[in-house]
Amino acid sequence: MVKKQSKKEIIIQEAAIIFKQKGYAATSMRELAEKVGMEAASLYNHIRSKDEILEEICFKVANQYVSHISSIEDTKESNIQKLRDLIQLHVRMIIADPNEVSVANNDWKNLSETKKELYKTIRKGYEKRIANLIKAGIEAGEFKDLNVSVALFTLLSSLRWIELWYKPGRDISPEQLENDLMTLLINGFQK
Amino acid sequence: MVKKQSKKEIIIQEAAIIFKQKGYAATSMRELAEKVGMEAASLYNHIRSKDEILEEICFKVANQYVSHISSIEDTKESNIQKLRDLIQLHVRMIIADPNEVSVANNDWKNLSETKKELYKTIRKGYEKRIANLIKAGIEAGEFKDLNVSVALFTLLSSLRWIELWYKPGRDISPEQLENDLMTLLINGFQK
DNA sequence: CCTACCGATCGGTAGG
DNA sequence: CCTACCGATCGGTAGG
Repeated sequence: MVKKQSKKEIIIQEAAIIFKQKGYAATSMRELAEKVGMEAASLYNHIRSKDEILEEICFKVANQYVSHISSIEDTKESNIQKLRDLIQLHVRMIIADPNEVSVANNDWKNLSETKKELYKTIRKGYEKRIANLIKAGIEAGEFKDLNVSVALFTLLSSLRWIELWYKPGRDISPEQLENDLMTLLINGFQK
Repeated sequence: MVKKQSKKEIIIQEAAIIFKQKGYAATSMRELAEKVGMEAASLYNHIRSKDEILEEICFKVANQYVSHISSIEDTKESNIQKLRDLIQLHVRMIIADPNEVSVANNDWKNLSETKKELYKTIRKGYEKRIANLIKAGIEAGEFKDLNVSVALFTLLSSLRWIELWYKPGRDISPEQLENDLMTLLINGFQK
């Protein structure tokens, strides 16, 4: 049962597609309006500004990542298993919403100054929690003795091609994708 | 001995810094002119267009990557060692030119239609050569039996945070950085 | 949701 | 390298 989308949701969804293709700054409201099937001026009956669309996308994605990491932290699993869960989380978030994840990752720079600071704060908080997971794994002797920043950013960065590459038609299933990613990354981390 | 830069080179260098910060589309020629210390109209005595700046940056970077990979392919080393050399190549290219590498990776979408196609062709050719290296490693029994696309893009993607993070003041040297990266990635690949 | 329209800013040119 | 300026396009508003 598909929930009926509001016009605002449709506008944001279409915007995410175009922003991903050409970037936020290079996309005009007239182009977006055409995709949605109305005049540019009419968009403003549903959204307040171009800015607002970007904000909704970026903070929706950021909040989703943050909200899921708590459940990983709270388990009593090994740090290796937590790392597996984290990789799975990222893969599934990207496959569920590739356009919005892509826009958040690439176009957050175009947020207004205050929103940009907020976004960076949220992201740093998220990174900090993963850094702690990595530290715990190193201290427990589960992970190799790596520089934490290098391990952290290599991990997060290594998952970012998926949002640009994966589509349902690929000759690899999400499960296979997760499996190969875990093989590559877990073996890099594990002592 | 530092070679004296032409005004055009200075303009492109400054442009790379601003494009990296705010993106190509969100940067105005007036802003660039101010950084360079002249009026916007005067820029056009040195460059033909805003487009041209982006083209110079993107193709300079692309050609550098391509020109270096031949020397890796031509050695008689193991595929593992070739992979190490490739990681080193990327790290050194990024440290040598973080702004331009970053712009090429993030703003190539803003190239004109024909230049964008050319850029994509060059990049695909580069990726194909690395894919062949990975295939050879798998067939030789040096690498794990991974999906080649997943291995390829995970490798390339995992190196892309460096251009955003690394600066001379970091508490980690380029050598340490290369070392930890190789530990992480080689152990992921190696059988 | 549309027509009509605004002020601001954009990349770029002419002419010196 | 600057002054003066152009046409085009931008995000957005008024009023219905």
